[in-house]
Amino acid sequence: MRTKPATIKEIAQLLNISISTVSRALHDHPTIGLTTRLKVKKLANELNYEPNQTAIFLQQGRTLTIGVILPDLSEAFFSTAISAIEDTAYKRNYTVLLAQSHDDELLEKQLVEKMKNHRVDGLLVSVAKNTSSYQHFENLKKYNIPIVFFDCIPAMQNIHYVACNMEIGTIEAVNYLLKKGHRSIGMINGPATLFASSERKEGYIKAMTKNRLKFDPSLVLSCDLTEKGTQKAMNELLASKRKPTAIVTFNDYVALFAIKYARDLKLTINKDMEFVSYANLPLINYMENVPAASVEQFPYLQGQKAADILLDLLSRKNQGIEEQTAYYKIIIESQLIESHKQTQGKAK
Amino acid sequence: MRTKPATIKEIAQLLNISISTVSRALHDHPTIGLTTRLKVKKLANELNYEPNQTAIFLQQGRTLTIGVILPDLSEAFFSTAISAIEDTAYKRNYTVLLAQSHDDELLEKQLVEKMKNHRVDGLLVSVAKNTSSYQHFENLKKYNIPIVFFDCIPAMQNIHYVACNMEIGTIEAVNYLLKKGHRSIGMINGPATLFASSERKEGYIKAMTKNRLKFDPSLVLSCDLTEKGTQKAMNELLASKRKPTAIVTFNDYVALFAIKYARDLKLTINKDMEFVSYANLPLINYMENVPAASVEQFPYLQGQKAADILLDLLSRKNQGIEEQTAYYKIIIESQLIESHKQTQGKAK
DNA sequence: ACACATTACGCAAACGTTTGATTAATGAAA
DNA sequence: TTTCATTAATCAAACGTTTGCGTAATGTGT
Repeated sequence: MRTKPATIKEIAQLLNISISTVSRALHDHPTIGLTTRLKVKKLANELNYEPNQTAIFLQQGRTLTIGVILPDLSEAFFSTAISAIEDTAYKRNYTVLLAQSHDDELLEKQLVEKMKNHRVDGLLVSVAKNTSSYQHFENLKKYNIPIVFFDCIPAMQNIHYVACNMEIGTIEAVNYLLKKGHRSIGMINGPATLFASSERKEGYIKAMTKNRLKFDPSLVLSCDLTEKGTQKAMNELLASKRKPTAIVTFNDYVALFAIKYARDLKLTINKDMEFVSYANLPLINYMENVPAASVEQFPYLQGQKAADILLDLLSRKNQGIEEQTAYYKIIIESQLIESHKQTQGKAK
Repeated sequence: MRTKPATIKEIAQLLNISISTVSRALHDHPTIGLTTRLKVKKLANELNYEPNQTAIFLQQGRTLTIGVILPDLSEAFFSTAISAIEDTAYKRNYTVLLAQSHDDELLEKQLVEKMKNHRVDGLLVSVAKNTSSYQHFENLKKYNIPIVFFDCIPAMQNIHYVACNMEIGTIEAVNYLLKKGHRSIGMINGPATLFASSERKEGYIKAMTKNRLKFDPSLVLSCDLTEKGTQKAMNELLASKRKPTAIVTFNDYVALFAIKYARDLKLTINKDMEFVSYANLPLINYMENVPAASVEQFPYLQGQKAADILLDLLSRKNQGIEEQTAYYKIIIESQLIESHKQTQGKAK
């Protein structure tokens, strides 16, 4: 028996009362008498009545939905971030509308449009790597749809964001290596175009100069993050005049490539050559030859904070509080985590 | 200048024409004259008009949204599945509403309700591990909201699903080990309550008996998938009369625990003791001591197929094709993948 | 000059709710 | 009995669309 869901209109007709009475009865409005209220609820129950949210959305001009746009869900960082976002949204009765930009600026723009048309109440965005114009985000402001950025932040004024400061983590990483006695420390960085790269480089330089060591630009290399690229960078570092005894790599994957390559060259890991990287991927816990430490970026926390902020903005908006002038700018400090092993296997 | 988005009503008033004309003009309805059509489009453009989807949803009784309920987004399997789902939904102009059940039956029920209230056009579900009653899914059928299950399938009649047959992969795995000369093969399985466990065990038994080897129940152990549990199982296997020379483990994580432990016991991996597991996690490509082979479950493919089926059902429904009697039952054959290494580092 | 298509547009209902304003019915105070 | 406050319920507008049907205003063929 395929049924259209019951509506308050039907309930009203069956009970010979008005639509508005039914609506109010279901909401326990005080002006509705006890008897009718019970009658209505009873029948609603029997008919398996459930309010049609789309109608309510239209009526109230809000959807209890937040849009999330991020580059790629299959990346570990984003999948744990979205997990956090969904968790916190659920707790506050919001639902998550999801989309991937695949780091494509055009696609990102279309998705923003789509989200706007879907009338999401707010938006959470980790900007695509090669987005250069931010007009699509500016537009959204006009429509009073708040955005909170996380992880990858656009160079815009007056925005809310949650980000992780890589500089501190980098300084910690370099200090960690210096404390262990290394004097020549290399860096295999990411593409020069990425902010994430320059941030790491800045941290590296700061740490070196603060320790009164001179910064040798030839020890900081860019790489395309592939295995080949990593090997190329390794070769260059190993051939350099001041051959480093330790290397900071752009992320854990690059570190693992480099470590594998170093092993092939008969170097003993964390002895002949020590590694430190970023991400602190869980997989590290399962391996033998891993970077000695990794800079944690707290994806779950970032997702959670960002969602919390957005939901706060929304609840404030609902309470009619106008036009906040203050902008949330949350910086989570990255943190160097030394590798010790302990975890649970929860894969399929 | 905070603006409410423009509506067709406003456009109509400004041009002194009727709402319906505006609507039709924007849709290039043939009965609207060229001049008015242009006038309307021009003004719509100037006002940055975008149709209010929530209104359209209400009007048309559909939302162009599919709900996805799965246990945990931070699991690699699910994050790549959802990535596939979003990709294929996007291609067909659908959007994804996301929720995690955290393997909690009650939560799952609530989420199904929520999805229903949001009037998703269809639902994609990987059932929570300990869901025992399927009434909440049955209910949905009454409302003509199609569901496609994937990965973890409920024991229900007349459903659409996409699943991965572990038996074949398991048989391949055992055969692989037999071909390599092993005669005593152990299995560290998951909790006995899981269907995934019994499926693997069945495959194991079939492979053994087909090869005229007798099945020794003492070589098949359950384990809670933790490191400790794995070690306990390992101890038991190593102490058994017919001490195995190869082990099939429930998943890659268990395999890595077991391998680590075996190394601690000074066993040489894939020589003294050979391992085969399930999942074929990408991390395996980065490691030295890994299972010799792993059964791939094709999460991207599963997500994609499931989404495709759902979208087909929906488009059929839209074309007014009634009441399909046939049910999609797609079985993807799992496949044993031997470990060779090659990949790209794309982590943050 | 008449009937009749054809073209271009407007009217109004419908989708399912919420909610401010209004009315009817009841009882109590004057 | 009249007046007035309560209480309980109704009316109708609104949210922004789409769409079947009706209807002017043109043009065509006889």
